[in-house]
Amino acid sequence: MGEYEPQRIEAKWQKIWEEQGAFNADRDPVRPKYYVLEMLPYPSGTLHMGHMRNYSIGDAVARFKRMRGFNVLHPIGWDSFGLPAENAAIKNGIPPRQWTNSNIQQMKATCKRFGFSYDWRREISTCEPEYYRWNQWFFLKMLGRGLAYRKLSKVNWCPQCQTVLANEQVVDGCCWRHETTAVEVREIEQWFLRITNYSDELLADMAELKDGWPERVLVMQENWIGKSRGTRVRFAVPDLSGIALEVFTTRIDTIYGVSAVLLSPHHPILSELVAGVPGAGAMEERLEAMRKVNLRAADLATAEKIGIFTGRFALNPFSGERVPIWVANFVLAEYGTGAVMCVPAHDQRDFEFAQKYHLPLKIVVQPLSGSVLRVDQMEQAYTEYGRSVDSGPYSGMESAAAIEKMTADAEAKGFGRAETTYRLKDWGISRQRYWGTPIPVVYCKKDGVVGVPEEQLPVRLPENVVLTGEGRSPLANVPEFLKTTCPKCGGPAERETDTMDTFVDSSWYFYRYTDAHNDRAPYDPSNVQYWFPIDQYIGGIEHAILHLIYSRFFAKVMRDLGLIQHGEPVRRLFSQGMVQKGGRAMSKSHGNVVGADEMAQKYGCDTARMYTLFAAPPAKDLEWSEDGIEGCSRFINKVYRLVDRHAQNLKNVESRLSESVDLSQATGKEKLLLRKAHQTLKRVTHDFESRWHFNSSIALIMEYYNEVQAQEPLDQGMRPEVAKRLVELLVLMLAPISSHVCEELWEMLGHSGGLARVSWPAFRDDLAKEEQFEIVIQINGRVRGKILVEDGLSEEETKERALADPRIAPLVQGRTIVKVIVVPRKLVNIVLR
RNA sequence: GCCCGGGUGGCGGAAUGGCAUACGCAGAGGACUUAAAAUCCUCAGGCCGCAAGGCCGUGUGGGUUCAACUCCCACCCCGGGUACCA
Repeated sequence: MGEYEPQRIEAKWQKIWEEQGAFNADRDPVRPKYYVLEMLPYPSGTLHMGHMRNYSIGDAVARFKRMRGFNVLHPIGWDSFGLPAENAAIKNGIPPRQWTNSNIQQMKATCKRFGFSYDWRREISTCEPEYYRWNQWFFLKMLGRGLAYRKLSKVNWCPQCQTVLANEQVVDGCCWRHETTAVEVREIEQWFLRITNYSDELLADMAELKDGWPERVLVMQENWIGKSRGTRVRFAVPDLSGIALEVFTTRIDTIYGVSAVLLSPHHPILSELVAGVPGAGAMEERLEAMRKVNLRAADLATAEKIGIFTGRFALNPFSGERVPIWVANFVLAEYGTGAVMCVPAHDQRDFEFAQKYHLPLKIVVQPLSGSVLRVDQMEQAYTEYGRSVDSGPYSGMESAAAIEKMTADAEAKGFGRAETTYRLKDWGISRQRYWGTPIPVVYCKKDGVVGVPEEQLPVRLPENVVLTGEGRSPLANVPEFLKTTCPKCGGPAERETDTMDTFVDSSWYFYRYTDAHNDRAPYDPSNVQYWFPIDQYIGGIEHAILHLIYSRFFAKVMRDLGLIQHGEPVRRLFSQGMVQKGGRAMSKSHGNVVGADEMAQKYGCDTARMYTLFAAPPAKDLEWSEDGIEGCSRFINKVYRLVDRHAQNLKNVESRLSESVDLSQATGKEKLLLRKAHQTLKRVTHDFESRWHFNSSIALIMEYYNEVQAQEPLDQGMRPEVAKRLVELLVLMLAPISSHVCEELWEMLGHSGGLARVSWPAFRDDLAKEEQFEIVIQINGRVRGKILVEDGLSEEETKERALADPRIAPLVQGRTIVKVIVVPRKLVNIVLR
């Protein structure tokens, strides 16, 4: 009799897997491919249970799919450029590369300690020149196509990080990494990628993702792109010749209801507009105060509307009406034209604004049906489509038609035009940082901005750079990097000293896995052709916008470069819930990590992995607690002892697939357990295939075990080959989850060659079928009894037996049966009056 | 504000409109042991009752239905997202 020794077993099988190259995946013309991927980690130094949950889900799926006969690609790598390495260097004087690589070493050891079934030959690290040269290569391709460009632009500057932030890295006006540090605005020459060229396509192609991606991710991306069709209309300012205000509206049909023109407090024309107006000085002060207010997103929507009358008027180009020009705090400078028309009757914000400042309310759209709107009865704006009224020649038209006609007329008369606006902005990728991909460009006095020729790639990041964390890009202080010659004229030139946003690295890394060591191209397209798209991508919801929209953009650029044929890299996406500790996402920066190594040491990785799957459904957030992990540990122990108990007797027994069991010869005990086994198999298979409720799968397998346990001794009243198969089924169903111990148990049962070559057991309907059912008898919906009936009993007969039941009959006696509902195999409900 | 999740025992959680609380944790009792650990068995939503049994019970209030954790309406609370986008 042996003892379950997780540490010994886990080390043993990890070694065997490695020696066998058990998880190496190569192109295979026979088996169907399956590409399953977890988002690559940043090498912060510690893999915690949040990571482990992500990888445990992915690994269970990878192993299951292998057992289902797929050629599974399951790779891992390191997102190894980025700020923390540089900060560590500034703080402790350790070179970023050294810090990063030692972290990778540690985390890789932890990964191996958990036995994830990765093809380690394909490991990548984005900070290596072998990888980042292809970032530079892609950049140059985009430069050549005008998709990368430089512009002087306002940027978000975090005074803490001392660097530029992407729009996406600004959260509620503060830095995403320093939640209390307000972001400042600066103007610098920056490199941008023209993601907006793909706005429409990024939006349209979401239709392809509808079945495989979580709804909320698609909604978030849709909002992020923020497409809006409308009309740009010019309002002349009669007192100031040469000045006109342009507004953007999606409801040009309401323009006869305009009560004012509203400007953003940041509108560039403001100072010109208010110059010369009495009280301009005081007004400027109030405007400045309005500009300074910085609200959190949640408060924005409920914030009080504040306006300042400019003293100027504008002319409604349709009606000729003179309307006041106001500045309003709720008008956004960055969106549309920074100015809107105020239509109190048909926009809720305008309604509230008009009420406060007593601007007139004019109804110009009436509902197509229902009660007619009246000015003195309106309590909120009517924002639906309807029929135009009091709108000059457009009165009587339905809204959609009015919008079309009025836009066309505005265009014809030269004071407006149709316009589609987007919220999505081009992607600023310049970072004034050291630890990133150098942007492969030189500046020559004679030739200007020159891309580094492809054959000179990679532009290597110089080592041994002293990092201080001050101001500009550290690379500007490295003369041997900075000074170079112009590739065109050979004259003296300087290199670009900014590096790329690390989101560039992660925008295409999953293509590199298909051909990780190619030194002539980012990848061989034929490899991508074979492995793509990614069948299943698994990661945190926090990447719903940034990473996942940038990767989609990169795929489209690659397609336009002729490198790939598809436009969408990810077929199915799964967003697992966060692992939290103390109510916050587990992360090193929050200082609340539970180390994965510690768990493996304490319980073994099979237990730790099972527990991360058992503690909650994968999509749900999980507050980490060790309470309960003992249960998984105990369960694995029990399974081990069960197998151990019977291994001697069973290991030489010819393994009879349950698929070939002859039911007619089966004993009662055999039937009972085969039934339970196949009922479990059916549901567990379904969970793996589509539902991913691994917590329920594990519970079901536990139930199955309990049933087997209850039927001990298994060597009585049961043929050995059936007993063996029943135990095997238990092991096989657990194999994707707690793989090491299952390998060991499989071996103990007399098998060689490992589980990697074993197929997932086939489900057999006739074995799972119940012969008898317990029927619940209800009276008026309350349970009053139970009877056992054989399958196939007619409804009529079931009803008879229910009514005849000795517990039921007296209750029914003397009362009127209104009706009897019979649900086959489930219940009988007798409705009495 | 709006959008998306969610609210079930002491805890994590389970349940295609059909026995609410599976599975596990923690707990109580028992067996084994000199003892402890481990293991095994039993109990376990609340209230009333010696018991048989009854009543109540899935955030709150309504509704649909023979039957509602599940569907519909209104509301409360928690979490996440967010764009006052004209």
